[in-house]
Amino acid sequence: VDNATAPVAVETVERVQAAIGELNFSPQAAARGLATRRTNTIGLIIDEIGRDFFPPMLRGIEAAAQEGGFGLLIHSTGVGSRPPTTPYRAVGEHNTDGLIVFTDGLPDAEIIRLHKNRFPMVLLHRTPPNSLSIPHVVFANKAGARMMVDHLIEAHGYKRIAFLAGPQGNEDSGWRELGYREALEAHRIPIDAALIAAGGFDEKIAQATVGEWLAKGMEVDAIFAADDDSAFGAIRALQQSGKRIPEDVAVAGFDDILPSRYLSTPLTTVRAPIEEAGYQAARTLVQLIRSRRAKSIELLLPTELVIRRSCGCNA
Amino acid sequence: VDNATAPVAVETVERVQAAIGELNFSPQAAARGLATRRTNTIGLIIDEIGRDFFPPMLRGIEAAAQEGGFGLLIHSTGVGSRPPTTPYRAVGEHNTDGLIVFTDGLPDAEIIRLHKNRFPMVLLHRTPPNSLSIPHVVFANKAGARMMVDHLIEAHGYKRIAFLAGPQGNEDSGWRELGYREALEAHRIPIDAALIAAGGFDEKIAQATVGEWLAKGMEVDAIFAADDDSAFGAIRALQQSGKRIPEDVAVAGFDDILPSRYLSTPLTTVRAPIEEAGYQAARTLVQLIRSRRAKSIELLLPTELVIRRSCGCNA
DNA sequence: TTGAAAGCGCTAACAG
DNA sequence: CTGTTAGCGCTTTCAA
Repeated sequence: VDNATAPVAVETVERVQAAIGELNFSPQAAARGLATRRTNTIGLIIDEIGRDFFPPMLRGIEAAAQEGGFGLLIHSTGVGSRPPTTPYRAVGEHNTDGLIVFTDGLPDAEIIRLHKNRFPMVLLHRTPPNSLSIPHVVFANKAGARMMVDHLIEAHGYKRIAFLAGPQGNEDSGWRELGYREALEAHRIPIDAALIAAGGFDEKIAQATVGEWLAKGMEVDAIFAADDDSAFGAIRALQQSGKRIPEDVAVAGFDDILPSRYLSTPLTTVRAPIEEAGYQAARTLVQLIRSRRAKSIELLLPTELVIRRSCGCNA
Repeated sequence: VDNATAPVAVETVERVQAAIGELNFSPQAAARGLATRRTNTIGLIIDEIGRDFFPPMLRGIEAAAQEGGFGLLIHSTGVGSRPPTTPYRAVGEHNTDGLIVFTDGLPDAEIIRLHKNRFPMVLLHRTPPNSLSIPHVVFANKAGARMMVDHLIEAHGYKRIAFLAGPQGNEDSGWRELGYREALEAHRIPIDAALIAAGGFDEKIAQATVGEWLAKGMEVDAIFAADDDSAFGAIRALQQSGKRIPEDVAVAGFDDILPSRYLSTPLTTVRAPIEEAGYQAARTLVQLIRSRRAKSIELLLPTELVIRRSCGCNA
């Protein structure tokens, strides 16, 4: 970060540098911010700090922010937060030069308001409300789910495939469910509503759901969970009922978080480039702040099938 | 965040609030910061964004920051960062009202410099250099390790107990090793230097180390890893050599991160209150910023033995 | 090319 | 108790 407005005598530069070192000087961000109307900080708004998903995402964001010379201000609006003092306003407009909004970290109305004010913003793992042209980065969720369910059907001949959905209204989960449905339809397998239930992107919730299925004797060939965490829950419920994986019931997930490969029966899943998504989001935001315009509105990052043992393959 | 310098007519308040809503006004942090010389932001400096340890820690820090009305600026100095442009200066003095320094996120010299400038700072999981009186929060590492090794010896009769140390110079690891040594001495078991090696707080490193031990036929009753991640590595290496846990070799860890209880052989470990430590650090920092003085310099958080199966107990 | 001066938007200290 | 003013530390503009 160099001012370098004009050429200066070398000697002058040296004297100034020496003085800086001696006096232990560093410019005051507030004053600079007031004068330039830029804070050199980007904000990340997230609903909740997750366990396995969050660290790689943050790594990616941090890397791009640092590369761009920006600081990173984090604000989590999660349950248990303080009263409704419009908390995100603090991290919004006048505190940062732009915002990364993770999934449902911000209400639609607030996103719309910020966009109307032309405030730089990139959405991560969600699309803009009202089809506004706000840059966003998302996974190829539908394609990934489609590949997975195709595999379950074609390679293993499973017919009764259950789907453990994510939280209500979650977009990632919605697309994954659509891929699941399309795969079944493409193979002329009727969709059984009883085979679709809530997994909540959460191990405990998924475990409870699958536990109920088992209790009422539901027959399933395979369970496709909307994310790896809920796949873990499914596995746990299955094991508690003495079912073997994949011999009795196959299981597949989505995300490929780190623990997945280390399960006693390694999890077949769809790999999502979590860190890359964070990196691209922050990179896009930095460009947006600098040039006031984004190269592209939607960044759709590819997903990849990761075949391990839990689906019935030996690999 | 209310100005409330003086009582005002209710009607006036309402009109102002209405105007704020309509004009979509929010105060500009930079100007306020310049005038008040406070940023209402605290900084977290961390060397690397870890996988299982980081999220709970951040949750705790965020909670306390929000409670105190502070924003949170995160800066990770990790490998792969940009050139040495004294990067932390940016997150330091003039950008934040105070800093939480996680382990080795900042060089000693920089900590000393900041402390000389009377800059509010709390150290997390390290003690101050030169015994400066900088508030810090740490785990009861030595006590926890001592309890664990005592258990290994007294409950199971293990004699040849190996220790997988953390990274060079890491304080947590140092204390844990001391607890290990004291437990052996207390039971008159000679310390064998060959039984102490690097685990690096890292699964891969630990796996390699234990792999070498096994390759050269070293005999061990139990392995006490300085953290759970390295315990996982030990387990992996043991399994690859066909050793059973705990029948052939017992394993114990430290931290009790989430995956530990879910291993096929659940891990016996020492529980460290990770989130609580983050919370207390941020809380202390907020108090320090507000009152310019801390209630206490050292916050030593208790650790607790968590007995599961990997040590040889049935629990 | 360099130096002086104005002003960013807010708060604090003041006078009315 | 209310309204006015000076000034926080930088950048930018303009004059010398």
